[in-house]
Amino acid sequence: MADPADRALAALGPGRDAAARRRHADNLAGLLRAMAAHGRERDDPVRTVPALLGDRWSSLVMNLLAGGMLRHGELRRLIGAVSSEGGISQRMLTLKLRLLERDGLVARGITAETPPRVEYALTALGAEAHAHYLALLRWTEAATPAIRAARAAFDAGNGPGPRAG
Amino acid sequence: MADPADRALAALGPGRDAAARRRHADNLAGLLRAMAAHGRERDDPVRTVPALLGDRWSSLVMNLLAGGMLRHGELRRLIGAVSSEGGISQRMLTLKLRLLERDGLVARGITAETPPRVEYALTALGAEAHAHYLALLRWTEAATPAIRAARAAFDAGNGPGPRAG
DNA sequence: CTGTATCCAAAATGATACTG
DNA sequence: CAGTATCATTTTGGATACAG
Repeated sequence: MADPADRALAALGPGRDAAARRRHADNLAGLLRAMAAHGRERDDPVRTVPALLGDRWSSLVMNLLAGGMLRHGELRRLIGAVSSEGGISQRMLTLKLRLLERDGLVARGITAETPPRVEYALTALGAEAHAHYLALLRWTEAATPAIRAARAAFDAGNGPGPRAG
Repeated sequence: MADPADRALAALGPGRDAAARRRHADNLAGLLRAMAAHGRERDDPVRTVPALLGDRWSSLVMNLLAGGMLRHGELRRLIGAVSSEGGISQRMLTLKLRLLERDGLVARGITAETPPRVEYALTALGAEAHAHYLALLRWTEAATPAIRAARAAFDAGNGPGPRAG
């Protein structure tokens, strides 16, 4: 009764049958083990990496770098040309590139030419992360009709207010 | 020369060789085709679904619902017990549940008992989305040592300021 | 060209009080 | 118990000016 999963399980209402409680107990145990294994801090990779896929620019940056190394200005212009929702600000691009670089997903290098050029490229780790993004994207593309249908149904029948099921 | 990929390609600097330009052209063509196929709007599924995995609560909610249906209050208490970074506010939980419900990833139902109980459960679509989250999570867990090492290296050697490569 | 600093706007989240 | 409304706070993103 002293272990965390049991304590968490106390959050369940009394209306649960034994099978449901067991299912939730297993699920909670897994969650708590995962939380204990890697940190719960805000900047832990298990939080920041999924966040990359959700933020406005990181996945697009990785997408463009998947085509080969690019300079800061090239990235900025390409994003402006592709995103069609207003380009990225110089500040944000620098910020996102730093974050990606810090996590080892993007590499920054200066060529030996004159004048020197600052180039960004995906690392092997970054390519793997990007592959996961592409997998999710493909699923989402396939699921989009179903999602749109769900939205239409929700917006039609279930307005605001306390709905009666 | 009038097609969008060619126009976007103009963002590339003059220093690119033919092979690099071809690679980027292919990459850009794919991106632009995808952008044209589904919308670029902020609430398009291809944007909101990846955002779900990145926001602070949605994936956790799906994770808990993966253990079986749960009530609003149960979810709230379980999140408080598991998240250990402060629980979710009632408002945010309602908001996130509505969003998930609207996209057809979570189903809301009222049981026929007395008193009636409002229950939330993962839909088949939601279970698929959650599976993608788990896949990404597993990869991130495996990659965490590499990411931590990259962060340590970055924080050590490359301070702020114009770094000399 | 790359990058930083500063200030500002918008969005996400939380706290609290309230309704049915 | 489920849900809404309102307000404060935090986070994220953008505009602009500036430095090397």
